[in-house]
Amino acid sequence: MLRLATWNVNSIRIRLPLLAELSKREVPDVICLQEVKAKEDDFPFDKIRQLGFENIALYSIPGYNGVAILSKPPLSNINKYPHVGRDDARHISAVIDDKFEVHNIYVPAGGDVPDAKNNPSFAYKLDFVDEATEFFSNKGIKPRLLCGDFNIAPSENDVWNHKALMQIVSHTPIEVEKLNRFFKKGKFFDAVRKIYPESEKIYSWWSYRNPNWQTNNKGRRLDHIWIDNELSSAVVGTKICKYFRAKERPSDHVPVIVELKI
DNA sequence: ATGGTGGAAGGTCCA
Repeated sequence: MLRLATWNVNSIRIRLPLLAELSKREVPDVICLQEVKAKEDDFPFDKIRQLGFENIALYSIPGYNGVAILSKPPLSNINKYPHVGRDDARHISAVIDDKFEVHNIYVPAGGDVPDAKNNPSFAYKLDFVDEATEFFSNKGIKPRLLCGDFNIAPSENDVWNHKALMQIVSHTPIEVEKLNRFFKKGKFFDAVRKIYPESEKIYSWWSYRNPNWQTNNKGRRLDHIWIDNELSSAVVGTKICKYFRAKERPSDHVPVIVELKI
């Protein structure tokens, strides 16, 4: 069994108490974090090791972004990948227990205006997805698990209002098209949708700017766990930890967990 | 038509 969690923490230092709770209540073997927002010197290695995650792979820059893989099983072949010519700390991978290659990505959010000509952030996002598509079109040696904050909600039931959100960055047709192409070319399988049917609305993110997020439930599913198609039968469970959004000092994203029988 | 909140090279920038 392998329990893999992905979580955009929006600052690892602020979220340490919740990380401890995730570790205790959900008992993941591996946690992929995005937006750690801490340079290497500020990263709380010791406190995370005390939670049982003795093996840590970190790719970070001061201030923004940053991704990490926290693991109880041993890690090897750690790789950090700058994309679209930027050293932005958005993609790291490691081999877990000599069995799987886990990739953790943080796709650029893309700004507010869904127009690549007038918004460089949006152009960067599209280029990032294109580059990732090429990257993952080539098979690795080990079976691959890919997770992270993709900042795109591809399906109608990945957003609270499909029609309205088609004009909002994260659910525009061009983003959805590119993410679907990424999915197909990489021959991936959506581990979360194996358990939650396509007809069910599920979200992993609720904006900080909506204080009534619980009653309005205007969420989006931005965080994903994709696995190699061959591993599809190994998925035995999935959990979106919505209760984390209601905690004291929450991230705007909640942890997403998959359980694999392998 | 803009703001709302949260977090970070501490001042705006990004989400």
